[in-house]
Amino acid sequence: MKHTRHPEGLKRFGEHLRTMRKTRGLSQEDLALRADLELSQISRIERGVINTSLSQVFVIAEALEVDVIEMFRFERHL
Amino acid sequence: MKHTRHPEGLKRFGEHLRTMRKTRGLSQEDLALRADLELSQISRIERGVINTSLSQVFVIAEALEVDVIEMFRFERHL
DNA sequence: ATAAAATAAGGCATATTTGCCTATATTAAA
DNA sequence: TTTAATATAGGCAAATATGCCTTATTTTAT
Repeated sequence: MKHTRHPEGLKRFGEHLRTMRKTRGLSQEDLALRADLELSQISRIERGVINTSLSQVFVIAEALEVDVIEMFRFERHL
Repeated sequence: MKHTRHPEGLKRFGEHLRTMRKTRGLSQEDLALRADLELSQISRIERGVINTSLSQVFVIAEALEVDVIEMFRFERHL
């Protein structure tokens, strides 16, 4: 927990991801397959228990067929 | 290089970060101090040689005083 | 051209993530 | 309630990131 500085941000990111995934009617497994990631990793990210990498954010965005920027629409922005 | 899937994305992210930093007249060291990160890490990120974490993206956004979403404005979006 | 500032580069120990696997628990459907 | 589907959890080895340090290289200013 030395390199992880934003547990809240990670949590909110995960919740947002879950919302986007469900909106598209995908299971964690579906998403994992599309993004070529582990099912367990999707679970970890959605729960905010892991501080994942930009790389995985990119592939997940692709799998959801959205621009990366959409992955951060949960933050306050104007 | 097994977990890094998007060298181009990382590269573009880094270039964008560099632009944002310079726009604010900050040196890598300035940013490093503000974000409480290593100078070498800022350099690695800007050059796109590293697949950094969401956590660091968050603290860098704070250091630049922008919403996280601004960190991804380099991607095609509508 | 020279000096100073800024950035890149590289090594190394430690921390963390990731994939892979298995098992448990929760949720949804029949 | 039972079954199937979905999600959570935990362990482990290997891959990777990170901080910390020192040394080049490049850029900027004088």
